Amino acid sequence: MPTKGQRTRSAILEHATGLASQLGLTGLTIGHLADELRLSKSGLFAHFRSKEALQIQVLDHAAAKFVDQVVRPSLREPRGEPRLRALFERWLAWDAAQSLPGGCVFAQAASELDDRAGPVRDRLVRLQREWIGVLVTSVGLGVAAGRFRPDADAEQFAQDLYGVMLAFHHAWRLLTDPQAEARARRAFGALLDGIRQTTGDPEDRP
Amino acid sequence: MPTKGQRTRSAILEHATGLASQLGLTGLTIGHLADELRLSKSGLFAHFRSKEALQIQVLDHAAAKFVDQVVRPSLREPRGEPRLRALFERWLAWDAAQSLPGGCVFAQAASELDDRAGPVRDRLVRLQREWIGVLVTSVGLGVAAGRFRPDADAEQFAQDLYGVMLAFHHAWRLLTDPQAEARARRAFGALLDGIRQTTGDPEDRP
DNA sequence: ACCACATACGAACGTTCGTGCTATTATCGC
DNA sequence: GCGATAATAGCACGAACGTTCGTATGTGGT
Repeated sequence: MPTKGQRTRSAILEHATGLASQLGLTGLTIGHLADELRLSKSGLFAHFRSKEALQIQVLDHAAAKFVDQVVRPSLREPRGEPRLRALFERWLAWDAAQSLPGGCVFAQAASELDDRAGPVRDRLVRLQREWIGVLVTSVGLGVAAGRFRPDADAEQFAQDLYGVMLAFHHAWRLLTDPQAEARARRAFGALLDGIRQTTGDPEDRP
Repeated sequence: MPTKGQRTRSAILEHATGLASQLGLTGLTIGHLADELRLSKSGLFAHFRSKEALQIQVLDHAAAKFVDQVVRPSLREPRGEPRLRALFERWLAWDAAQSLPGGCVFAQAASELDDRAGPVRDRLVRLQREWIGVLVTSVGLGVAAGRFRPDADAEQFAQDLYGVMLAFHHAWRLLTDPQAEARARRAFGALLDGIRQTTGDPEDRP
């Protein structure tokens, strides 16, 4: 059984992650966080010893959730298209999760931190590189399994796919375009078409 | 000749736009802005009568620059592919402009404001809708001119193209991937291939 | 049941935030 | 050049920021 301090700390990080998805890691404020959790500012602060440490731990907490909800389940799918599709669909669900009222916390943090050097940015960069790496590897394994074209460019696919995700995030959350999700799925399909192995048989599964 | 107040106000907005591209419209602070421009906080403040008004005027100022540097010159290109290519290339240059040290200020503001209701967000949404509208119209005119496929989905293309831009912004500014720009160009080419009119003659202009 | 220690609180620190006043200086039409 | 008006500075405010400190209360192993 975890000790009491560990429990409250988890609760803090969980709530902080949701708040950061809306307000960003800078807009995330210790006083505000303490109020919502009915803790004193100093009591909460004692768990982390600086705001920077809190921000980094929020990123790590979100990354652990992301692996649980998106990466790990998808890696149980067979290599090739099913796995890529799982990664994509689970990312969409992640971006719409109720525990992240502001959507993907990494997308929020990315544009917030891309110009602010420091340990928080460094951590985010590492996590984002790992995520892109998952996409690249997943394409590469599909190629190796003969399900994607041998000349498929995995890094190109990864950047393109992330673009589809970011465009959806933008069109949906800012512009509230009701068709954003349908378009994202079509774009994903078009991306897949570009790397799919073109065998002789004309069957294509919808 | 513009009055003195108008001149300093322009200077303020110009500098504020660059600052907002790095720190966001919230991170943009009146005191910081005044220090850099060697103005007093209250003297600067008097030009706008609230921070919210300043933020909105920063958005408008940036939009005017965007139209000057990206939209208007591109609309002088012939309809179809040249115009779309101009819009894309000029957006890339806009995102890398030295006057915007943090990159496209709208990309920054978008993820910052997508969860904060209010007049600033409303203004940003309007501007972004106009920009997407330019893309949609440009595709539509290409279709009408017979240079793009009649069944081309302009809204789909617009969302996809904006995804390419956002993915570039992300991969370049946060991950500092040196190949981000080359990949963005390849992705743009692939997008164009999807709507290009497939005439009988096999000539394709590079 | 006790005691060492982890956990939380309340108050205060110095800064910075946005926003009002009032006074002084600069501009510009006549 | 004068005089009305615009433009800027100076100062102060209440609130919120991250952070520190001393102190109280609770937990958990023995």
